[in-house]
Amino acid sequence: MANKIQAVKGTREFYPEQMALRNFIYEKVRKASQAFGYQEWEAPFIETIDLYAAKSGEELVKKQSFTFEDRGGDFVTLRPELTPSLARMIAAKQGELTFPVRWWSFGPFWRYEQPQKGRTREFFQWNVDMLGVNSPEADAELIAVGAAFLRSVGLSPERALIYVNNRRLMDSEFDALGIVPEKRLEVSNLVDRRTKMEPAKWDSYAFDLGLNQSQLDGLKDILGNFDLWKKSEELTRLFATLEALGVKEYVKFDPNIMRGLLYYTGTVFEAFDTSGSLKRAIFGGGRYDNLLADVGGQPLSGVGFAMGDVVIGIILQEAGLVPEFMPTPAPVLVTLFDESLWMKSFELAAELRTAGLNVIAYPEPAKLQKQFKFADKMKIKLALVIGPDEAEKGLAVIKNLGTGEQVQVKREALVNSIQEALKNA
RNA sequence: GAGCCUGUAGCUCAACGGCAGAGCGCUACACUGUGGCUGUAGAUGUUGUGGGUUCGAAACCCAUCAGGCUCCCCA
Repeated sequence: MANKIQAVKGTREFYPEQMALRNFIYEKVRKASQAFGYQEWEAPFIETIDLYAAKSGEELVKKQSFTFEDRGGDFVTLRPELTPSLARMIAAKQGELTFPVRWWSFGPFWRYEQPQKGRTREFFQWNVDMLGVNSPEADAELIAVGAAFLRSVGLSPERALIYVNNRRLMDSEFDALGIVPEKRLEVSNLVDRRTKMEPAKWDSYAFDLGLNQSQLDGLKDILGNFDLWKKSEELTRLFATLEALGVKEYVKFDPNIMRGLLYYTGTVFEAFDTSGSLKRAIFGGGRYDNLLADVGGQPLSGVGFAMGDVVIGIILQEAGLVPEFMPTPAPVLVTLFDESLWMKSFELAAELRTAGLNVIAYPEPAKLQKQFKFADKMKIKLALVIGPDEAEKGLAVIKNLGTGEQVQVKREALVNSIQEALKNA
């Protein structure tokens, strides 16, 4: 172990079992996206640092992203998020795209952070966005895509919920408390931190920000008022739409949801596991109105969300919702009796593959016992044996490894027999 | 960027200053044309890495790497 070169800190190694989980998530994400007509797309994995510096602030980019100088002396970064790339690509073809644009993507991202449970430096992220429609009904569609995903992986509303709030509603509530617009960001951070801090500390933090006692009391009233959404036309329409879309049971109004991002302007939402060990968000998103203008496009409103693969992967495993891992995609093993019948077995395997079956041929002579043990570990359903007897008579043995039964069949009938046996296996 | 915890066989862990162990897994045999179950036997190792203290270190100290928890951050 001493001289082994280790994987880079925070990177992911996908052994087949983990790869199966990643692909499972990918499949569900693809289905949820496509059910609503979203198109799959992808952006570069490497971008110039300027793309992020413009929006996120240089400090953040330098501290929390993988940034390096390329051979030409340009500073590039492994993408820490997708939205700026999306904004640029949309802006570049703004004149020729058919709006509303509905796009989804699932790819790798990197952030230079301290790895913890649910957080790695390399991760995959599902992004879903709709651009060109600015309405609570469109916001509801995005939430419905997320809810469709949760439902499809077996996370019921008892286990996972999407909490919704609205920035404009909160801003007007802040205004009513006499909190000036310049303080909104700080107060948002304060709200964000409420569940993480002790009440007394939170209070003194609020005073540090310059809030007075009546403003603090008012803020607490707001944050405890789960009927506040009724004052917002946007949220009223949003919830009506969620009901029509059949996902209302997954969504709850929560005035404590703010999201750190500067660019959200209206609806914001975050999904959480309500009973697992992780307190991290499953996915989160919202409406952004100014993103395209920031990269030189015409003003265009959008709504979207993102989900990392790490947190949802842990939740699915803890909830026992990951399908049983199949070690091999081949349900059939052609055993190899001895050296003299080696090529006979390989010919048979090739024949079965031509018929469309996934087949493993044991690669070298070995005791049948060993070959069957291998088949068992790989959870192979059928083992085929061609020994001297079968070879001579033009037969093959099919053994069903689930039931232990085995039959001799003619070579001509083999493909059909296997297909029959696989239906029941 | 800060604090705390952890690192021993392939895996999960024990030994906590005095011979490095167990369970599972692995290999062989029972069963030379057949897996799972059972029984018997066997092999595991630079105790993460580098240094120090000590007659003696897996254990104590320092450094370092990796993982976890918390703070920070969370685009």
